[in-house]
Amino acid sequence: MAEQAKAVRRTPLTRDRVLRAAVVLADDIGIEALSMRKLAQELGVVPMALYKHVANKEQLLDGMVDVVVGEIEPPVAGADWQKAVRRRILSARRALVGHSWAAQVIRSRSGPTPAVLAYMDSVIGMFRTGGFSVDLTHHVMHALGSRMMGFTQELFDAPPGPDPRTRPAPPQEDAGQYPYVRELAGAVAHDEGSVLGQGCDDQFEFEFALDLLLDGFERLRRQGWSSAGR
Amino acid sequence: MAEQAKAVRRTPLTRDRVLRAAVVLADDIGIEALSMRKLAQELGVVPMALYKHVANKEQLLDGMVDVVVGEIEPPVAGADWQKAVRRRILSARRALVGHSWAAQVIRSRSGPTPAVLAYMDSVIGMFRTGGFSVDLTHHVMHALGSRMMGFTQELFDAPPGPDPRTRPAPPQEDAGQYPYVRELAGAVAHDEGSVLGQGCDDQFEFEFALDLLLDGFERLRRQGWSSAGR
DNA sequence: ATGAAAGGTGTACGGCGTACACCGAAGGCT
DNA sequence: AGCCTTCGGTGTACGCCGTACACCTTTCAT
Repeated sequence: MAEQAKAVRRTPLTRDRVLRAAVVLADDIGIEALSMRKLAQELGVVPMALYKHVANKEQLLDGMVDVVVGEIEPPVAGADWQKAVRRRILSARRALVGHSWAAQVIRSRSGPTPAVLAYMDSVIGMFRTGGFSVDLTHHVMHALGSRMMGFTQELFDAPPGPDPRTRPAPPQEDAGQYPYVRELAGAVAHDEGSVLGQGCDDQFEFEFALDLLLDGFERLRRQGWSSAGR
Repeated sequence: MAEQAKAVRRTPLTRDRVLRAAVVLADDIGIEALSMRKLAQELGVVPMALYKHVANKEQLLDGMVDVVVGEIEPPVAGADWQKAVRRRILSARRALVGHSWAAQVIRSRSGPTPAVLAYMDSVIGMFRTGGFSVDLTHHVMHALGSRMMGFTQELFDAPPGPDPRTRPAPPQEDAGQYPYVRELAGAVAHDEGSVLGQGCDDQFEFEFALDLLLDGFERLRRQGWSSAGR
């Protein structure tokens, strides 16, 4: 009975528990503030304990990506390629928007994790079965780029902290020095006149660009485009 | 004459010298290996000396971006909007490809530096004078995203080190586990069967996607598109 | 001559990732 | 039962990072 004294036997760490804890911690404090030490503390454990479950921080990040990618819904069958691809990409987007760090982490990895590779494979498959040549599919995948994973590559990342109200307000460089930027920012006219990426309906912009591309793809497919005269 | 003894009076640091040194150092050793300490050493100076010229590392990175952006050629006048935009974007691309770290750094900044803002302003201006409404220009800029700066957002960054031959060779996950990826990689068939982004003609892919978008923009412009039923 | 500013120095702090040696408990063997 | 391996958590320590702060030197306007 003596062992009941030190009672609250911690549920033991697993790779999975580590990864999930890392995901919620990154959601909370931002990816750049996520450290092995803080993660360990969150799990009530000494930093080095984590290394029994992940090889190093790189692998931790890879694992976190896989957790998020695992949230993407499986593809639907039957629809035409454009609807199917659109739907799947928007689902990926839904999975990623909840974890604002994910896009940045995915980009920074030097290669796809298995889960990402599987997702890519399924998207490629949609084009192929939709009547795209291998050649065209290849270029089309490039053109999609990170949009395939559901995130637009905005020019500048959103501020990383979990604190969106601490906006330093755009420098407002001497009023009229950038007339076109001003005009555009003025027309967007939301909560504040910031430049591209704030005060915009991100979902709309995403779908706008996505559909522009998908329509372009369809046009090329119909006319039997190939990278002939390359 | 005594001061000639300790002779080789270092040419004094300036903000400009610091930034330029940082750029070439980053070119050499990669952005993630660039530290204030190494940069100081490169300049034959103690680390803290740098802080007399840049406020902190963030500002150093901002400054480095401006150096690179400064290499973009000014716009040409006279051509139709599509040619002009295309040309300017490809020029931006040329300026950025020589500094493989630049894209990543630009993305990671939370807001545009003045030089970047000026560049964006000029691009926006090209659309406006080309007959695009403010509304359409806005969405079009979003759709371009980072492509406006000349870099495609590939799904995964190239390996950051200055050492492209140390490629760990793609994991080759159990041969046929990702059939479509395999098919596509096989068809690309360059030096090695890696996935998307290696062994591809990046310039071709960039122009392919760029032209797809620009053509789409022109179509929308001609039909007087507006985000009406939003 | 003097005093202030500008710019380079030295020391130090707290945080990071992680190598390495250690140690207690669990479970399979004989 | 006794033993031994293996697994997972611990503690210490190293080398790197960004940078605060006090200091000193050189320069130059007055």
